[in-house]
Amino acid sequence: MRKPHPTLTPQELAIMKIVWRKDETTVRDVYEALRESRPIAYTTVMTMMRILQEKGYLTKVAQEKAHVYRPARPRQQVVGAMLRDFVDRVFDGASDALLLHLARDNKLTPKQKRLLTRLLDENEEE
Amino acid sequence: MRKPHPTLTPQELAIMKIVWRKDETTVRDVYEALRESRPIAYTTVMTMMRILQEKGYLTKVAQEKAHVYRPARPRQQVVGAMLRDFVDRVFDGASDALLLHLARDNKLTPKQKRLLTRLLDENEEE
DNA sequence: TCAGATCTACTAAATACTTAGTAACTAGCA
DNA sequence: TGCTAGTTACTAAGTATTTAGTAGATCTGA
Repeated sequence: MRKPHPTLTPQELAIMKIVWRKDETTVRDVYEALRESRPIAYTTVMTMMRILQEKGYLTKVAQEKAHVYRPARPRQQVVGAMLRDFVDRVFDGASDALLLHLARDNKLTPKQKRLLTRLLDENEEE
Repeated sequence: MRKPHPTLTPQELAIMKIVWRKDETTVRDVYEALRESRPIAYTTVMTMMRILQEKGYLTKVAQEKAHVYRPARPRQQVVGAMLRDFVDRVFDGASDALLLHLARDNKLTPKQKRLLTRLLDENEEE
């Protein structure tokens, strides 16, 4: 059993996103979904899914044909943990700093940007 | 020359954060700053700073005593790129989804949360 | 039945990231 | 002068992540 990692690695996340979308999948399902964007071997997907299962992100049930995998944790929870890790690592835990970046250079509407700015201003007042 | 990586790795970021804070540093400066939080070898810091220089994140100037390093790119720019990469990778580019997470489970004040929620609501109306 | 397709467990290995050792050079000082 | 501390370039290697091959089991259809 692998030591549980706080966040998903990029490739692990790519697979989990597919599993969360379909909720119930086989290796083949994921393999084909990944193939749409890049070349990858079937056994590579297998290995990754085994690791995800060992890490506690997937549950595996042996079926007649292929094993069926399901997410062991909800997307919200896992992605939330990743976000927290990112904010801690990059912004030293300051969500404000992250919001400031979003307010500046991302694809928000002007109205959204105004609201965000106001939100940040109000924070400074306190 | 290493192939330039789109974002900084965790340890590279830890070093860059120190360099950005001091603006002008030596290996020793960074070494001592890192030491405050964890044990690390002087030469490890050297290696990382050499890599960061090769990747174009640091400029190096040979001085009388120790070489002086300066950030080659502003913090805003680099951190902004990391944020974009994260949003793309985790939220498929949807900043909204990120904001929703922040509105829910982060350390914002209730007032900020209300504003964020309103911001997201307004987006849905459009 | 049995050949081909599919699937699995196990294993191997490439790549990326992180850590650190060694040898050599230099400045300052006893 | 020659020792010591500090520095550097170069090199080695450990750990994490990603990719994929092999052998064998099982299922399916001719």
